[in-house]
Amino acid sequence: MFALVDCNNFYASCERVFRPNLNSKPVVVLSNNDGCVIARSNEAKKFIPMGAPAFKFKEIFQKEQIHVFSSNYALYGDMSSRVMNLLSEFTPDVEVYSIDEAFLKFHGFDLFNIQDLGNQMYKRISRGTGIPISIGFAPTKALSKVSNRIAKKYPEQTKGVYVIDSEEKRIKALKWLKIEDVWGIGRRHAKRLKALNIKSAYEFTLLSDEWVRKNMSVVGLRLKHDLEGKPTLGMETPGNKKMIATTRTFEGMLSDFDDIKERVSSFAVSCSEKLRRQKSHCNMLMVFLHTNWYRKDLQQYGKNIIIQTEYPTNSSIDLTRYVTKALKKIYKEGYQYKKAGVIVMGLTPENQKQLSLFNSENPKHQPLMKVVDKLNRSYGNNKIKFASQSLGRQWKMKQEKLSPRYTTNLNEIITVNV
DNA sequence: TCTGGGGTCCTAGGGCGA
DNA sequence: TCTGTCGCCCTAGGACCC
Repeated sequence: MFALVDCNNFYASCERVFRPNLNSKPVVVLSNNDGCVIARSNEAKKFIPMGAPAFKFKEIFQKEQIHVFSSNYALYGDMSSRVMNLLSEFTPDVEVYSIDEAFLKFHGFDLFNIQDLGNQMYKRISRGTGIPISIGFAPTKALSKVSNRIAKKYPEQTKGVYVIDSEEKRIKALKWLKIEDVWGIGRRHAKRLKALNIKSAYEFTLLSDEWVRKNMSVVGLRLKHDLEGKPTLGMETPGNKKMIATTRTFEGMLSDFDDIKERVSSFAVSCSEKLRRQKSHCNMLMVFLHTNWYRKDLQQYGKNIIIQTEYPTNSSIDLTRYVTKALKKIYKEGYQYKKAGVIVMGLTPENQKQLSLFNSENPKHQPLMKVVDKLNRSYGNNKIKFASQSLGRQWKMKQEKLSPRYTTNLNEIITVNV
């Protein structure tokens, strides 16, 4: 048996845990730079579509008295790990699928009452964190996604827990689920399938294996089998990342080379820190920048470039040097740039380093990086900067509605007046 | 004024050596 | 030396996820 546990409207729920006066009130959380809406409480869903650009909905926020928050990843990350820790009390097989979701595998639980188990999990998370969750049990991962959807859609009847444990329930659930809502079927495939009059998940499972294999690749076929109740998708153990990216939309627009260079250098430093954290090197990096695609009235330009490093590295000094070189090649004067990013690729473990015949890393870099990381850990991020990042200026994200880091910073801990 | 950020997997097709 | 074929590797692009 698999279970999919999903936190309801996760970011909005995290904000509400520490502001109980907002329970049953509409709440939304915005993306970086307060750009668009990335989470909505149930009450907000009827007013605000997912991904809505915040500036276009300002009036509706006011009119409907919607409580708006900037995203507070320190808080959400911490709340997420609390939820995951509590879930691991129920089974050792936990696959953290995303910040707000986890697959659990219950092997050897045949004699347990799964419904009771689900109810216990629901209570445990609710008491331990205050986050509302939905739990779907089923014999395969894809079906547990379906089951979870039912639990979420009908909270009154299911009390947040639903179990698919018979052929009858499986078919009923698949007939209920619209094809575009099936996990693993995105917009493109949904459109193609609907054109063939396939409207539900059940109708999808009636297609022939050959057709699905040919038109949706082995990925689609695996999904079909999983929905048929044949376990095909297994639990996955997280390995190291295969690429690491730091990309940002600028608050305004930038046109000066040095300004952009400062930003991109910071992205490189951030990527190199992430590399060191997972003990990897990269041997390739991509830098991109582009203008604001939404501003049809302005001249558009965008380009990316991939650079091979001379030797595998995770040194902030090396990577800033490379991105500066790369940026010089793609930067063109006279444009208003809106977004840029650095992506490092070709990742290998630190201890399996391929040496270069002619070039090698400056032996002072590694110990220096260790010290920098240590200082930044002790005194807060970005206390130690590299010259290319500019010492005087502080690039700040727009975060006008940021809540306190209640659970990760002592100075911002919640106060209770009695 | 103002529209997020970060990932994974798979396939087709070309280059290339055996 | 030329040509065909096979299999491996790489890359770009498509599709998906949160």
